Amino acid sequence: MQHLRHLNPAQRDAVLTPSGPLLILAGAGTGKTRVITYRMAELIRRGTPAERILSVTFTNKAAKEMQHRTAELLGKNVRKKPQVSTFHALCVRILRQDITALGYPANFTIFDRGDQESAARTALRDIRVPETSLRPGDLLSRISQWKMRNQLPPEAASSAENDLDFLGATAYRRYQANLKASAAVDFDDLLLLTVQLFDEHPEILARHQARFDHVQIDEYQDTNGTQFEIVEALVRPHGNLCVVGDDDQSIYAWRGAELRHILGFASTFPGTKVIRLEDNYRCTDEILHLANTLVRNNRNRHDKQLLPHKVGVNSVRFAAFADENAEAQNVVNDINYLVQQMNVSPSDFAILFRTNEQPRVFESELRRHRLPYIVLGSMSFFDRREIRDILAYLKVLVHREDEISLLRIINVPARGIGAGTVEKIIKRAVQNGQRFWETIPDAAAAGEIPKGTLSAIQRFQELLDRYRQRLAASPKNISGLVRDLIETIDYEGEIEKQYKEPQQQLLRSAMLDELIDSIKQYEERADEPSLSEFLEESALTGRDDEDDKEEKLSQQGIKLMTLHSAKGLEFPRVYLVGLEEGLLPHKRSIDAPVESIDEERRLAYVGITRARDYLTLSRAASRMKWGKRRPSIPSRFLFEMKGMQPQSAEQEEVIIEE
DNA sequence: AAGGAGGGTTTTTTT
DNA sequence: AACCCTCCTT
Repeated sequence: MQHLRHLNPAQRDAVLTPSGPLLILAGAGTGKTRVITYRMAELIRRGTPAERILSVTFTNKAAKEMQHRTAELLGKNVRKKPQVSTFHALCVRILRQDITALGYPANFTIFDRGDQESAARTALRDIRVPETSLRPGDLLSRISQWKMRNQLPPEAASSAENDLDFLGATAYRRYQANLKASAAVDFDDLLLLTVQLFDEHPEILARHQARFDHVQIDEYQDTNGTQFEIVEALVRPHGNLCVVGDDDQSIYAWRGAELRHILGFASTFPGTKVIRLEDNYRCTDEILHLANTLVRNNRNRHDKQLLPHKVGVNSVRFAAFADENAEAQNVVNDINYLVQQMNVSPSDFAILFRTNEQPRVFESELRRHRLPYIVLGSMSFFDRREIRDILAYLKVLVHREDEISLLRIINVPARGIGAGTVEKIIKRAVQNGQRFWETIPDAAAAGEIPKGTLSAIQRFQELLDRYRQRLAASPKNISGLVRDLIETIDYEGEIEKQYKEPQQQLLRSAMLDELIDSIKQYEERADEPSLSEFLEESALTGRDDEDDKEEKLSQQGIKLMTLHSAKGLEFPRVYLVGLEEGLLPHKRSIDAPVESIDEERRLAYVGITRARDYLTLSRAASRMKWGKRRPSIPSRFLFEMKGMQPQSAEQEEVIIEE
């Protein structure tokens, strides 16, 4: 019990409650990650085999960290690694085993966000809905909401309240059918299909229930309906479920997260023991006071009293600048001064923002000062057109049925298969209920395909076959295959055509090198490298965090990230920027129902409580938007925070004109 | 079919 | 400002 001595009584209580339903209500900075890690280690120490405990975290990064720290706590006592995974990774493992029971092939593809968008576009086109009446993005979010409520297309159609909903439900059906035909599942399907599997096949559920004696879930406030159902099903036999969360930090409602799961946990699971962690060891009293003042404006929450354990002097600053450039310059100057003159480590700093468009200015300022920085969680890498194109090739190689990816690359780089022909083939395929490739002979016979195009199609098919054979012959040499593929299709030539500026060209082909690098890293890391596993990994993690390299880098740089990706992290010095109406709270939430503002407020709360010692809240008086400069109004949250300390806030505010 | 010009649209957050 | 779509010319 030596290791528990620096826990407070509440924390120790949480760690030492081994069974039954347990709800740990843990405010920001109360060490909840530590508690849940210790708890897992303690369970193992008391004799539960590591592999019989399932810990679910919110991100892959958190999973890795927890696995690492548990192993550290246990020392050499345990051979098996503790099971830690995200919901999505957990579901992938379950589905790879058992999805055939639902009529999907076991080697299904996982569609990432970009694939989903193409699929949505295709579905709309198939049912002849113009994108002007329903955008693919809007369709996707509707579909996601339906799926998170476990509603299938027919139900969705019958519960539709207006024409647009009905249209959406029809498109949903088409989208789902297309995905299934492509042997593909999207992110929500991973969860939804697992729920369906458990519902329809009790014997399969029983098998998975039998694998675990204990289940723990971190960040429980962000659980959505399907995730809840999966957990509830898994712990049904024993009720050994421990959840940790903070209702004030729920920031994923738009992804289906529902506060009622954490607020109603004790009534859902009778006999729940509730433990509150209210000692904040992270923030100074000033920072914590500011956060509490702000979040108190929310109504639907557990009122809690977070106790500070640190005293700060002038640890909070407010600043306003003329525009976003001045904001970036001043923030970076400030950091630069502290790094250069006061010897503060760059890794002490984080710049937090609401939207992904904001960091650009900061990046260029940081580069100008030659300060090391890292942009976290920007999905920029796998989101780049080049990367997506090549990945689409790879997906087509592995999954012949994946027509979404096929259509993306069938004429990229241009090879004489024009849009007109492709459209004709698709139309025919949809009419006859055939697959794309099956339709081609018919379409050719009907004279729909010009001779030149037909031979181009044949050449393309031969290319794919050649690479498929090669993949079958040497499945482990993925990086070599990709390099040759890029060469064969002359993607470099495509880049030169597409981008006129040499700098752009260089940048874009560097992306290709990076892709090959990340594949090489995967090859080294994996026990049994395979292209399909690489694709699965890159879909699930978005980007491939090269473990050590990235970690080392992240130790010595200034971190830039969105408020969403800052969840669960902490930094000695935080700059929360862009506190303006329309940005934080975001315009879309201002236009939406009132509760959305509460979520934006929680987002601001999360941002504030990331700061250990110093916090700077800044805004710009004007901002470029859509190529035009527009005035920005200070965020309502600033007034809410200052409501408690107006005079000091006013005094500290400085407007710096350019 | 390809490439370029011009016009319209866009920015929430992510496993 | 950056991107995508459409239309036009080659």
